[in-house]
Amino acid sequence: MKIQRSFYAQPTIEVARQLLGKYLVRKHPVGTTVGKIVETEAYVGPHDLACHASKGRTARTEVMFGPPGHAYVYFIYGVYYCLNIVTEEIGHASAVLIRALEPIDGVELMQKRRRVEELRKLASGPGKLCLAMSIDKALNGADMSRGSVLYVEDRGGQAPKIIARPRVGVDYADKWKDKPWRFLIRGSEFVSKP
DNA sequence: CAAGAGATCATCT
DNA sequence: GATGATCTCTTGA
Repeated sequence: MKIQRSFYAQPTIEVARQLLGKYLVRKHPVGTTVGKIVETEAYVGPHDLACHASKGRTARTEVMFGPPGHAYVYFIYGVYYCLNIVTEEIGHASAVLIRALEPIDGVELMQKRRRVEELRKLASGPGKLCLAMSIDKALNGADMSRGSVLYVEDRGGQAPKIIARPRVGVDYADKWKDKPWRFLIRGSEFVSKP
């Protein structure tokens, strides 16, 4: 079943942890791709210097200030897109970065888009998974709790064992850079880095 | 295997 | 004018 808005309205760290083991579904005219979420990162608000919202409310960060459950997609390094899901109440600018997926459905399509065969390398990173699932700026602001082109599904199963690590690529964030807000499913070989 | 460079542009100063 | 919530390729041990 599709995850709804009340789930995303929870505290950001809680959402980041609970998204592990859920399934990201991307419907596209060319075909549907599905991946199990195995790695996330929490960006908890404007006071968190690693969070884009710490730069203030701008055209780029606008979506994060809106209602939970919407997609915040941004372009980085002139090359890649990254997918986040907005969390907490309206006005609280926070989000969870989806960092890695275990390919489940539409694997051939992902391989074609990525031009890579090896499953472990298909979506093991925020930029890679956006390529694999054809996620770009057109999906920025999309409501993932209602829409049908991009959403997260709960397919049951056992709660995964979770490991927490410092976030990646945020060395500039002063005392916030060491916060253990990157979450991985223990033992998964599909994470971006062990 | 590890380390380093380059790609390439929207966003902010 | 500088830089980034990344990735791939090349080089060298």
